Amino acid sequence: MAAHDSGSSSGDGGSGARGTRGETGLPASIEAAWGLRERPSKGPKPGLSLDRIVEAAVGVAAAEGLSAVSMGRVAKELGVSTMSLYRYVAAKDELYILMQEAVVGLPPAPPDPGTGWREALAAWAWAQREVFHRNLWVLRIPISGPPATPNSVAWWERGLTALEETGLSDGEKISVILLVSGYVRNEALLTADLGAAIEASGGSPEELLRRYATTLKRLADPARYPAVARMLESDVMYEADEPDFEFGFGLDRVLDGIEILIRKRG
Amino acid sequence: MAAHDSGSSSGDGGSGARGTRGETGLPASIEAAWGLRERPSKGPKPGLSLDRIVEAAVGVAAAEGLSAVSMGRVAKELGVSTMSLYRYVAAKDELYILMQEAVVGLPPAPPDPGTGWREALAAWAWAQREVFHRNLWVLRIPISGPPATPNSVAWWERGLTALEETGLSDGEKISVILLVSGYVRNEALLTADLGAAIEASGGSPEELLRRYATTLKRLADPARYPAVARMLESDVMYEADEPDFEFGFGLDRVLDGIEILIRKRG
DNA sequence: CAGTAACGCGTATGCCATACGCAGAAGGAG
DNA sequence: CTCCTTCTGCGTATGGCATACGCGTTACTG
Repeated sequence: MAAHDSGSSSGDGGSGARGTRGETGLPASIEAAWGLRERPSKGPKPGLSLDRIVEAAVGVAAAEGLSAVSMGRVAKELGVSTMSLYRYVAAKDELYILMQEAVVGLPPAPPDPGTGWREALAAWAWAQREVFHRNLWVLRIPISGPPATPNSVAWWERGLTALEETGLSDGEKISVILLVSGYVRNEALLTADLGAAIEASGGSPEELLRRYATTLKRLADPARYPAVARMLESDVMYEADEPDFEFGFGLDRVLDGIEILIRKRG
Repeated sequence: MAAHDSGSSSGDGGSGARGTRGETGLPASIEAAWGLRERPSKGPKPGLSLDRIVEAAVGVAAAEGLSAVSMGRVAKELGVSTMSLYRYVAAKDELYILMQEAVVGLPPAPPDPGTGWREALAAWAWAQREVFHRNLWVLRIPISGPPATPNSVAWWERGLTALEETGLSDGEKISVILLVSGYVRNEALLTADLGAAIEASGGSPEELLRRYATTLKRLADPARYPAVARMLESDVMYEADEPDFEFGFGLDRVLDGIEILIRKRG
């Protein structure tokens, strides 16, 4: 149900955050994130603001997870009615995008000019990871399309800049950025899921791991699953790795692969 | 809210698919997937079956997406009442897991004995990708924990087997498997999101891409985002790559990185 | 000072998952 | 053969959700 550019003739007819205004094709609230959208200065002074709404929503998500973020809950947090939020946001998805934008923020300062691509890209990946780990709920937001908010674009910018001197083609640069940020996102998602499972089980990480292993040992016939069975016998399943180490390990593999490509091009 | 092993003393007290029975700690419906759970042979003959329910749910998901899968919808598909499903499944999440298990199926036949790790791992990745691309809705299922169903374990088995001769440690093998399957999943998720955006916009992929590029060009100040701006000027943004090519490109990078590690160990 | 546009919000609709308990079916125990 | 236990399908109810619609009100613009 895409919002038509109706321009209803009489009366109010609907919420204020509707309509795409033709300029960018983006929802009004997203345009606001880009700094467009001058204040209408016609009706009563708004008692709320997009920023306050987003801040409240982020607070709820940080405290109780994304699933606790409902329009009613956010409104309650602000001491207003549910429907008043729709004067600022056309749909919940928009709120999600703005929450993401708020929490992602600007990327860290660019590296010193002489820094090599690998170091720069690694720093970029670690910074992204840190954002995700600080706000695991962000990973639960369904991705609706390519990034179209200022901070997201800034992160892209930083990633592309890191690859400036590599001699890769434009398409390859995009692919590499996609590969690395995909890796970061996936690792963060995995730890988020694991954390949720731990919290749901109520025990310690080691306890959960042990329980999982014993369950699987009972179910999985070693004849049918020999490699898995051998893995279950080994110690690996009973000591949770340092998560930072795991991340660095995978990242090194990915960067190694990229390095081979870059050397081929250079 | 983990299901306690209550064993309520009198009467019925609740749905039939409840309780963990102490054996595995898994929900009853998942145990059924492992072939446990003999028929009770006491009450009336079940008019339904887990398989039929899962089949119906998969049908709905395939036709209208995962979001169309509700207990009521699946029940309607089967001509039964909503609540009767809860005699077979304790919660919707279980149904999700069973849907995933059904659709993932068994991995393809193992490669010929002499096959190298790289070829085997690549085939494994491509096969996984094919499953995802045939059932994009699977990617919308929230991951609740490590895989504990027969087919999922079978895929793990196949992946670990591919790394048998590599000299990697057990922990490294797990990391590598995680890395590759994460890559596959991420790529599939990206194409699923892109596809959803295209469908939502109603236009062609090229049209969407062009619209996105022009929007961003209008919003992103080239002074602040020079690399992005340059990218938007180039042709890359206006020709959608062959998706298979994109996938292969990233996979090659990942496998290259893994190859370096394996050579170091060998 | 009238008109108009934006404001906050009450109400209503139509989804959703699922708790609870009833009535009837079918096998096992006596 | 009968009764009792257990399991079946399902009607009903609860509490949540996003959001459409329109009312009364506010505050600026002509």
